Amino acid sequence: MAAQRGEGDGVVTRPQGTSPAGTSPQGTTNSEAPADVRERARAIPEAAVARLAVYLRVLSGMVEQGVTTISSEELAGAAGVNSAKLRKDLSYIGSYGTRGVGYDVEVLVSHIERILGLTRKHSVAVVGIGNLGHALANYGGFPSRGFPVAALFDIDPDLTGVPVGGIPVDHIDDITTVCAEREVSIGVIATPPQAAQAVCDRLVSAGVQCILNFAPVVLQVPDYVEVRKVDLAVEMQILSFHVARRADEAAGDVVNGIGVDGVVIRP
Amino acid sequence: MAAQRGEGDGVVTRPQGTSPAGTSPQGTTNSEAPADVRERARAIPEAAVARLAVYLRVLSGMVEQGVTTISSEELAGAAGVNSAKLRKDLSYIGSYGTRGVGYDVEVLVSHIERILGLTRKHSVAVVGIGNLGHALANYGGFPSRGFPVAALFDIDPDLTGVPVGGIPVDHIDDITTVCAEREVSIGVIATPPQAAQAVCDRLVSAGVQCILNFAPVVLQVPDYVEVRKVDLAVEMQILSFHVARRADEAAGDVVNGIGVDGVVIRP
DNA sequence: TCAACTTTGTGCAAGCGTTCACAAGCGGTA
DNA sequence: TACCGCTTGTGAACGCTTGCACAAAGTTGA
Repeated sequence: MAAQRGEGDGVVTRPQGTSPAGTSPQGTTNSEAPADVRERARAIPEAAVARLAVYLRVLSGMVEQGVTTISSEELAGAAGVNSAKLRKDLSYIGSYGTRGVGYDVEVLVSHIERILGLTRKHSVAVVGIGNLGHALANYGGFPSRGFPVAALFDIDPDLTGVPVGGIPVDHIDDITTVCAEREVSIGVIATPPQAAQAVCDRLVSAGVQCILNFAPVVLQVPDYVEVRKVDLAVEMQILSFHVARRADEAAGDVVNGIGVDGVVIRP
Repeated sequence: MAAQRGEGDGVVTRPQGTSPAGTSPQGTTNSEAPADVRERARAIPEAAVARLAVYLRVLSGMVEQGVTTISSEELAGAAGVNSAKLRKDLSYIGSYGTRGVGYDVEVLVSHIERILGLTRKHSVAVVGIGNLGHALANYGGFPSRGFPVAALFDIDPDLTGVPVGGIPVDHIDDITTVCAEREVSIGVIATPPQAAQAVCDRLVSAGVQCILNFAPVVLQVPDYVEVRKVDLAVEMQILSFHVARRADEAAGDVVNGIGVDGVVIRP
């Protein structure tokens, strides 16, 4: 087992001096979640949130296998992290382990789900029904994990009304009304780069506050909107960097020629 | 403009005490790149590498628009980062700016491309020709950016020989020979989760050292293999967390009820 | 009941990455 | 040539994240 990187490893990139909306911890509590849970959630590092999602998936698998209890060491191994880090991550959401025993899998699952806000359904709208949009609309992983795809949009009038993955495509001009009607809380942009910013603006004005962007563009959004991006080209280029670095290291360490151009080197 | 997170923001997650192969900077140099460039490349933080890829895309757009010179402030704005960070990132690859003027766009492009190893072509193999695999095979962004898709694999014999995006699908059993023949350096896993680890093992034994994993599984690989993962479910759950946190904050700040369940709040 | 063993939860220190702030350097202008 | 304004490059401070190490707390078995 070795380096495992990527996805949303949590370093925040805020332009300007924008701070994460420092609301004072006052006022009468009136939510479904108790005050201390809210307080905790606010303090969880972004990096830890990403890992919690991974732990959750591993734990879900455990539940299916009938595992009822798991130690930090085991869970950490399965999730590909250090056990100390895992325990610290879990401590952010509370102390739900039993010393000398480990964690009750189901208890942990329910607490992580609560912290991640998965007790509520989050309707998703996919914009741009090209290759990727099709794949996303048909992707079974969304609905099964509490993210029902509630709407599809495209600019092509020929697609309007055509069902994809069981949901009829709406025209992009109807974003505002349809998103409001179906209470969409997450927008997924799978359009060509040229259209992405315009689509993003429409989603924002339709009240969508969370966006997952597959278009290779840096979106400009208001402060209160959360954007995450998945950029395949960037991922490939990071891998390319490592290929190059490796080849260079090999060229520097190994004597003359070996390790250059396709010869496999295993340090 | 506001929070822009995600993708490969560069926090390294290494299990155990694995260190990034600390090869001593000695031996006679024999690569295409000069020694100081190699030395630099080794020291670039992962997070900076991810951003360099973004800068590169922005700069490519600039070239097309005929821009010849750009200041750190402008480029930073377009890339959605702080200008100090941008300058530091660029300083990792060398001093190619002119004080009082800015950076020559084309010079910068060529240096970033060199550092990212984009002067060499990196052949890509996509494994798993389902919805996502189809989308990836047809995705124009890969070949145009120096990542030609050289091979497709699936376990379904009915697919074998069928061309997708112009490339015939090979059977998964032929991974080793085909990857070697076509000098594949990057493997993309787009299979169902159950198959991912097995596919990964085959890719590794075929000599592939860089893997982009779309399957929602934590892959176990040897130290010398670089894995990046793109996990849609995790991305969605991180967004979900922010939706929840926001709703909670609103519930705490706003008096009674407003902001809960779908009512749009703009701080 | 007590001792031995196991595993959690966390204070603390080290390591990275980000941000600040400013000296150094370059082009333009008189 | 000397000055001025602008922009880069970077040392240093800061803050977040990680990893270590250990006390606290629970279980098991005699």
